[in-house]
Amino acid sequence: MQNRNASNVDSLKASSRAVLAILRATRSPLSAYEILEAADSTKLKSPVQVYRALKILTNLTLVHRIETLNKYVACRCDHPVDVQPILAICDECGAVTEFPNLLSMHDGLNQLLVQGGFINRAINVEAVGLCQSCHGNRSV
Amino acid sequence: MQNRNASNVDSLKASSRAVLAILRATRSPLSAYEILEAADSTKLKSPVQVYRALKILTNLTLVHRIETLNKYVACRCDHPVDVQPILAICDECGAVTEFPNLLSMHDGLNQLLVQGGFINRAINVEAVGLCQSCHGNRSV
DNA sequence: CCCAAAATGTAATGATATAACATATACAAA
DNA sequence: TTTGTATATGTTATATCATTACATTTTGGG
Repeated sequence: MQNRNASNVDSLKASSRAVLAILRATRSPLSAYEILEAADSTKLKSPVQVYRALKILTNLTLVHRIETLNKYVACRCDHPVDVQPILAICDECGAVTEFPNLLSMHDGLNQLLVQGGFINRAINVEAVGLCQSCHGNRSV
Repeated sequence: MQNRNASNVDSLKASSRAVLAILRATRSPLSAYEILEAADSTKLKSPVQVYRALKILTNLTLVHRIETLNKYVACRCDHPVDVQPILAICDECGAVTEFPNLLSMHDGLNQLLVQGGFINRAINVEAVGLCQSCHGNRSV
């Protein structure tokens, strides 16, 4: 089972490293165009460069695409590349929390699909609601 | 717990009924613009009308939005409006299968999120892979 | 060195979705 | 009935997200 490690990052091209650095600097998901705006213009000059870098980074699961927002976040948890985490998106602050500890959940979903005759290749799970700190602040 | 029934459909506006009819006529998800093309041009004339109808229909869960495709399908299963089905999208034929029988799965996901301090409002689960008929055809 | 393949740069375009504002309709209060 | 207000609908323009097409550069084998 493949895993991400420092050498993955070291071997990245400059454009991918630039995109990853920008995403790692924030807890909120960014659109490709927001990444482009945030970038040093000598490194990233056009949308297609950003999208190419995002493709490389998402394949390595160093970055996750948030399908419900059409935005991207740096991965902050440690998980094998073939098990996508659950992404929990806060309605209030926009922060994304990853829930990687779900082999059993993953297996359960997979089993359900198999029972229905569906051969699963990948599962995307996204939740929206209130993150711990936003929920905490409300009840104070 | 609210549920969908015929009266929901009867009370729809003409534009929503038109969009729903188009989606019900196909097993594959359609984009808003594909719906517009398929429509009688006396009923639907611009993207915004389609998007307004889709908003009404998705709120009633008579239609599901496929986040990973930015497309829409008519709901073909019976479920309460507050429990979204798992959507399984076939890589080969594009058909979407709904898996509604997952209160336990839903509860499990919810519990996992709660344990992490996240108060969940909605969960979107989408799987990609091979549907029963496409998988069956391959092994023949 | 030379060639082919892969990567990168650049411009244009395609695809998805919403904003802004005008017009129309419904319906209650005066 | 008229007026006011809220809601719905129509229309145009524009914002937002992503890819295509193609030129140029870089890389690495022979």
